[in-house]
Amino acid sequence: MYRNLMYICFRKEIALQLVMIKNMKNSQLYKGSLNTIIMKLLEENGKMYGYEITQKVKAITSGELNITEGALYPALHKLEAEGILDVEMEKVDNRMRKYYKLTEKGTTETVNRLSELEDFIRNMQSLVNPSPKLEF
Amino acid sequence: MYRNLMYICFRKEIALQLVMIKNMKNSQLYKGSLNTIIMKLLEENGKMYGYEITQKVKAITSGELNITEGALYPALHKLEAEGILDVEMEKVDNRMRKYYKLTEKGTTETVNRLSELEDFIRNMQSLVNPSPKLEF
DNA sequence: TCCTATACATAATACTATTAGGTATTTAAA
DNA sequence: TTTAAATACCTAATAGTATTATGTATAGGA
Repeated sequence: MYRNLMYICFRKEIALQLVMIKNMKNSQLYKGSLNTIIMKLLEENGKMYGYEITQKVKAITSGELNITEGALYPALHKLEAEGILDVEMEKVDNRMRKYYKLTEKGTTETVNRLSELEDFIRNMQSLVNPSPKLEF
Repeated sequence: MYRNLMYICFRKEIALQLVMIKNMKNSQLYKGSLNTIIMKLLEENGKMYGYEITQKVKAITSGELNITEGALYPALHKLEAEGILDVEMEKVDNRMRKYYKLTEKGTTETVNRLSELEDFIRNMQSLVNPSPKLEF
């Protein structure tokens, strides 16, 4: 019964597509949180390069959140233009890397963003879980 | 010293504007969560009308989240077009109200959305708070 | 050899939300 | 009593972000 489906699924292209669908399922909710994620990771790790950020996020969220490059790079450029990030080029293994780190302004701004994120999460939990069960 | 500022602030228009600024601070993060919020509120309250939803959200979030009408009404119309919501007109005090409620499909879909929201919140907390303090 | 992974980037498109209007009734305040 | 605010719906122009689909280029494994 499911042989044909199994066979089809094992074909690389379709398997990859299934992985994409799985990972993309809740992308809508992540809209607007990219900058906060980038800034928090940089606050924690000092300096990071773009590709590293995508991999780190994927690892932390067990593959559930995949930052697309089309979103990441423009976001990094914009944060740099706003004076939130500083950039520093480095050549590793003949490949170019652009390391980003928080400026002083960026560090201050990160504190604000994180407190906003806490408010956001608290509010969303209030909306979704209106009568929290108290546990003793 | 602050007399002039106080005077200015007590002028209605500017006072209102200051409230707006306070409430708008973290709007970026809420992008993408509107549909989930609407669906959850309807799941909980059976049926609601648009204006009621904005007031309910404002109340639950202590005024921190104000759903704009330009976002709410198009969202409701779209959910209706997708078969997630049913609509029912009612005239109260000579004013028209459009009550929305979840369809069967909408109820099923709400379960999915809420589990996606839980994943989202969990992932965001992992990103922001990488080493959670265990409390016993 | 060819595909995957690494590492950057951008252009076209889609989607969502904000801003800023509009209509109309009821109620509270000045 | 006139005015403003609250209630209740709506949409169009604009802004902003993300997805999708490309492109370039090097390194390494099947």
